[in-house]
Amino acid sequence: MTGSEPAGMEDHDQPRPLTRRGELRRRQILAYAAKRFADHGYDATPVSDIVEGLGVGKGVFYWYFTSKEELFSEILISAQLELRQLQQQAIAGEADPVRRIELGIRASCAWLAENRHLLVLINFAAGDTRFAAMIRKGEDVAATDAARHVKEGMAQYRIREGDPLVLARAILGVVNHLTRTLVLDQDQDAQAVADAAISFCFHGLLV
Amino acid sequence: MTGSEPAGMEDHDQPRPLTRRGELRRRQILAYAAKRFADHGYDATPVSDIVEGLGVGKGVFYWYFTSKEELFSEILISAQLELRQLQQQAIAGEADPVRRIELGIRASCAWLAENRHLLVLINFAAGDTRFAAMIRKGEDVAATDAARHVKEGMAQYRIREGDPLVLARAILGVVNHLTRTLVLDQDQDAQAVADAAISFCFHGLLV
Amino acid sequence: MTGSEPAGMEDHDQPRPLTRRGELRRRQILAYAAKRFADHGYDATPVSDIVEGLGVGKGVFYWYFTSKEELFSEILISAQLELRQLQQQAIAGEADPVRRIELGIRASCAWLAENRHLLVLINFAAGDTRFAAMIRKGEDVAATDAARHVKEGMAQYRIREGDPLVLARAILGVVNHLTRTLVLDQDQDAQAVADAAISFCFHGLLV
Amino acid sequence: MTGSEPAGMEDHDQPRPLTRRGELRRRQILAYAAKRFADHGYDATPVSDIVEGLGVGKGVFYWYFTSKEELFSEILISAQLELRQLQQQAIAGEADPVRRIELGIRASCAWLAENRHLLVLINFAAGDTRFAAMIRKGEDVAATDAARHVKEGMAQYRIREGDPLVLARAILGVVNHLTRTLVLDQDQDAQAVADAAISFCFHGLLV
DNA sequence: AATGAATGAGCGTTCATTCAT
DNA sequence: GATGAATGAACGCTCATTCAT
Repeated sequence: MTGSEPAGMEDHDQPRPLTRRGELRRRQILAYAAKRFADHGYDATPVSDIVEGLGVGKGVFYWYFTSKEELFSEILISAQLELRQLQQQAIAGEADPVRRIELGIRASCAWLAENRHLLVLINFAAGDTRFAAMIRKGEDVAATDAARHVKEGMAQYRIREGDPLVLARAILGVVNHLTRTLVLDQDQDAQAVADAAISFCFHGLLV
Repeated sequence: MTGSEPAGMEDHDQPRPLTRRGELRRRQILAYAAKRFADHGYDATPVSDIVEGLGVGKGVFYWYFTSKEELFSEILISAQLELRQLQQQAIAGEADPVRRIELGIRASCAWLAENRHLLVLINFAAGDTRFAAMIRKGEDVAATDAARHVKEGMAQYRIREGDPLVLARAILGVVNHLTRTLVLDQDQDAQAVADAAISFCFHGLLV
Repeated sequence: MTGSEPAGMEDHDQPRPLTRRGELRRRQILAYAAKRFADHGYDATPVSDIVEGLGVGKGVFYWYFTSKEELFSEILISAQLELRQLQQQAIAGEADPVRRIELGIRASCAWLAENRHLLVLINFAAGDTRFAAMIRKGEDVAATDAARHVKEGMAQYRIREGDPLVLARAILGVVNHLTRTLVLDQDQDAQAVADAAISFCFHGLLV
Repeated sequence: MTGSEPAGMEDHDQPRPLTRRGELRRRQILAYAAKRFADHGYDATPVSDIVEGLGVGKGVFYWYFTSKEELFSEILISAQLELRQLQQQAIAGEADPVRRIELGIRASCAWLAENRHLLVLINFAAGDTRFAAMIRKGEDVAATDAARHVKEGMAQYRIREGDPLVLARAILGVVNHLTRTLVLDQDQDAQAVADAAISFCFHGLLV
């Protein structure tokens, strides 16, 4: 024993510390890969396409990410995080729970319309064996967030009785579906879609 | 559809005429593949797994299907067709448009709960570049179907004014999402989920 | 459930049943790969070299073997088995234990001289992290085989007292080393090497 | 060897002149790499593992060594050198050739038991296409060393007639094999193994 | 109709080595 | 002396599809 071996301990692969240049590269890869995945599909986008598109060698990719799957997971996680933060900003300081629901829906529609490629990826991931769990987790968080407002609304007798989590999920279903079909497929205006979603969620179909 | 010419002249993918035994084989493959695709994922299920699982040679597969993609498309199409037929049966003879909507939702929830593996496949296909178009088409049909009832309800002043197609899609969003999260992920009772979906779609959140 | 799914049970990957043609291919691959591994080294021989050398596609290799490592293991195991069977043939019917040791040594030297490429592979495997265990197991068997004769010789007061297993291993050490250095490296006659090994093992250095 | 010219004119791999600190670094790398190679295997140990284990950058490695292969060669050479020097110390001043053989065997067993990781590396190298020649060279030296004592013993009529080099190699075979199987694999006592080796080499099996 | 062997393009990943800073 | 980002050839392996039998 020389006494100069490293600090022992199993290496819990902490994210490699990066220089400023490295941090930029990393983000560049994340951004470019997200776009390509959205355009061509995750499986139909080889790592080689990504690095060639960026004009770098293949090793670069594996310097910053341990696998293609990890890269995609990071894209998904940061997308979900970003959306949630936007929602929280949107409702910050709003006391009325019903109004908070409305603002949350508006924020979601706006963000999804601005980040269509991420919407595509989330939709893909939700149906894929490898990534579904990650999306479910994000949806659970979103549902829990919304359920809080619903519960408050019930306490104020402004929202109909019912399981808050189920109602929250119904809202998410409306927003997701309308955004996907109307904004993504039919290119409709995000504002108008948000209006429709809010109207439906608040009053339902019946007169 | 013509169906059973003696021998195709131009081979414009007329389905190969099959003996009774052949027809059974074909359905057997469709059924087994659907289950495996749902359990392991479409891409993660090689053709070899399917034929080995059935105890037959690879040639069998390509005798009945021209490609793995075609097989999956057939599964999707027949699933969508089956669901639609069930819905039409469920509402057959019902004059009240609002009640037709309710019955349609109930039929959908029941069928999806009975055919979870197909629900899984539809969810996958909806997010996959190769199959999304096919799912969109099915959704458009379903939305158009539902929109008809909505429009009638409006004519009777029982359903709030609005774009019937948008409202129809909102309904689909609720049903899809609740079925996926509550029935598939949380194994809740299909009836209860249908009740929740109907209640939300009819009255919305607010008191 | 259709009732026609396969027999359930986890698949304990039994070796794929092969046709006569397949059996021939398999042996062809084993033989060719053994030679190439011996000539160029295991790691320095890509699977692509093997299949190109045989003039077949890459898939052929993976039709018959699940991995390059498995192929190599099979080569090692069958080599060890073959050597052991030859030894057993050589001593079959010989009552004298000392003579059995002699015949075993002669058989080993002869086989190793005839199968130099396998000797090379065994020597490689003995020092490689991935395969060492397999070689150790074979050596243990060989040592146990030889120890039986040693023990019998002791019972007849013809072999000096001592731990039979240790003595057996010493014999193996002499045979292996002399074969490797004299037969393999210096191309000496297998018979002469066997004579030297026997003389050393029986009488040692001292007068 | 020249050693410390101001600046090499033809760069015929004169070892780069190092500061005292540089010399330490170099040895640190050699020591750490030897351990890792022994634990994980030469090929399974990337240069990156070595430098990360030492907490330095990749450049450091290539400052001190021109390649991974060169590093490993140096480890092997210095190991062989060290063992030989120990043997020479052990027999220094001993007039009796038979006793010199005994002392050489004892020294070898002791050193190998103390430096198991180097024993592992030597065993690996002996079977690897890239390094076998280097090991052969070391074995030739060792055999020649030992053969000198054997020849002297013969001249004194204390060692049986025979080719001294062959007998020397037989001794090496016994020592190597017993050390590997008994000391390395079974963790037996080095002294006892040396005793067994000496007894076998001196008297053989027969009474 | 059916088998199972064969094809071969393509993918994710590794890693020795180089080099700008 | 030292860093860490970058290169790119090479590898093991997969699998949709074809085809001789």
